[in-house]
Amino acid sequence: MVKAKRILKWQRDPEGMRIRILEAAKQEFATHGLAGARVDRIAAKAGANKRMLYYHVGKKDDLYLAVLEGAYEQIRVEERGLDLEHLDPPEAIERLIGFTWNYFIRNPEFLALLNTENLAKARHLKRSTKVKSMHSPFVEMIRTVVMRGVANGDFQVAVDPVQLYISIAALCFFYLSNSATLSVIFGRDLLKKEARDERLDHMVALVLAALTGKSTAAFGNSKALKHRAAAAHSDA
Amino acid sequence: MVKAKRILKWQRDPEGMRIRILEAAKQEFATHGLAGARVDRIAAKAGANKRMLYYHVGKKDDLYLAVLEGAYEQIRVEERGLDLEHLDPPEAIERLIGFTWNYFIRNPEFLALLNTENLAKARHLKRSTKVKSMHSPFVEMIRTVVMRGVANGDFQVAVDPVQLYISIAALCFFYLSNSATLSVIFGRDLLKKEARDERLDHMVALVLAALTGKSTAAFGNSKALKHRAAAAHSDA
DNA sequence: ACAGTAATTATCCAACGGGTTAATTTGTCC
DNA sequence: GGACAAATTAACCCGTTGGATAATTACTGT
Repeated sequence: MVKAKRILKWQRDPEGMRIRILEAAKQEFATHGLAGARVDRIAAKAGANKRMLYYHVGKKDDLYLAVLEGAYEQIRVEERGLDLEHLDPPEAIERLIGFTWNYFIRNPEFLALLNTENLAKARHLKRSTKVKSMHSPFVEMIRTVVMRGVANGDFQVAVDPVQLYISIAALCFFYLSNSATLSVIFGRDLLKKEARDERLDHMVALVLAALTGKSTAAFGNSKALKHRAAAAHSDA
Repeated sequence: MVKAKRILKWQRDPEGMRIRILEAAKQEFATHGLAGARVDRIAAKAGANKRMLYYHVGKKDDLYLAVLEGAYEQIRVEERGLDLEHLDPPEAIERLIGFTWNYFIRNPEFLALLNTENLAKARHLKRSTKVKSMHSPFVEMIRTVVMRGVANGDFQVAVDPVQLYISIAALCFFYLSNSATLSVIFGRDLLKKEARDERLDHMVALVLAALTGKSTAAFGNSKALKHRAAAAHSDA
């Protein structure tokens, strides 16, 4: 598939162009939503003529769906890279939360795209066989982790993996997706480093406390709590 | 303020008109977002001439801000109606979650409006002294409930009330706001009664397990769990 | 009854925005 | 070196949309 037949000067580069268009479109849709996105702006950002969008991808809606599918594709790929099998159940859960958290922080457009798609009542997603076939490996990962945890006594009870998956996503997603309004309401910047670290501590502590029945220090000593080892939370 | 000076036939009713406009605008903005909303559609839905919007409220942006402020106002009012003082701490938390959950279910436009505002990076909210002055009573409520719980031994640790507030909102908000995409991903309707009841059970169990250190039945017996007393969850 | 004001309607318009048509350029293959 | 297709550009089209102007109607106090 390596199209570098001749690495020489090529004014023309279809695949490169397509990628630039989709990247520009992703930014545009993430920033302005579907209705707020401007086709001309996407073209400009991609350094392309407007006609190119229609030539390489399709109309605005097709463009949007392509972006959405790409976004799901990307997270699924990264999710698959996370192996929790060899970790202690509590560590596995912590890692799972850490990954989700950091992925959302690294890919804010993903959050925006999901919100946009939900505003559209998943109209496009429903038509996408592609996305529907991309199952998240997390649900199965969680199931085995929870079962192991229950078996070895780390966890008190067997939670429904789907519910837990949604809950972990929820804790991360909402905080980041709504950080703008929440920051105004609480009168402080929820995105600054310390606030983010504190949030991650809280989420991990909350979920682990629920699973193990044992509260960790971070969960309790709120407010006057230490962010010491917080830096250790990076994803795979 | 009762403007019913003469209850007789009035073709004209400014305040009623304003209310109809704001209600129509709320639906429109919630359904289509800020950019997707159409001024003409709002007028039509309100049974008004388009000019009336500008006369009674202002331009599109003003209209949107007015709707947003109204939405915050409404939830704050209902929040204040919830008194948790006389309840056992665990019951108080359960009630808090139940209220949040049911409020979001009863007011789906609120979720959509918040998402829209966050897409706009809270641009409008920042300019609204009105909303900034409307503090949620929940943070203080949670603080005292948690302190009581710790004091009487119900709770193991003192969580940061702000974090807990955000977490509870997150668990409810994300599930409902993203139900469209999640339903597609999981291939089942997350909004049907049984699914909603199961979700509420899970959220209550998760948070209470974390706070008390004792897992409840509902948290453990996932999937094959009973929705028996689920009907009891109605808000204040 | 009438003047004055508040509320409402009818109509218009310029800018915008998605999408298209048709011409032009660039590379490829013989 | 020219034919053919792929890629790119320039220019245009036309329905939509937020907003404005100005005329009209209903209510109020006198």
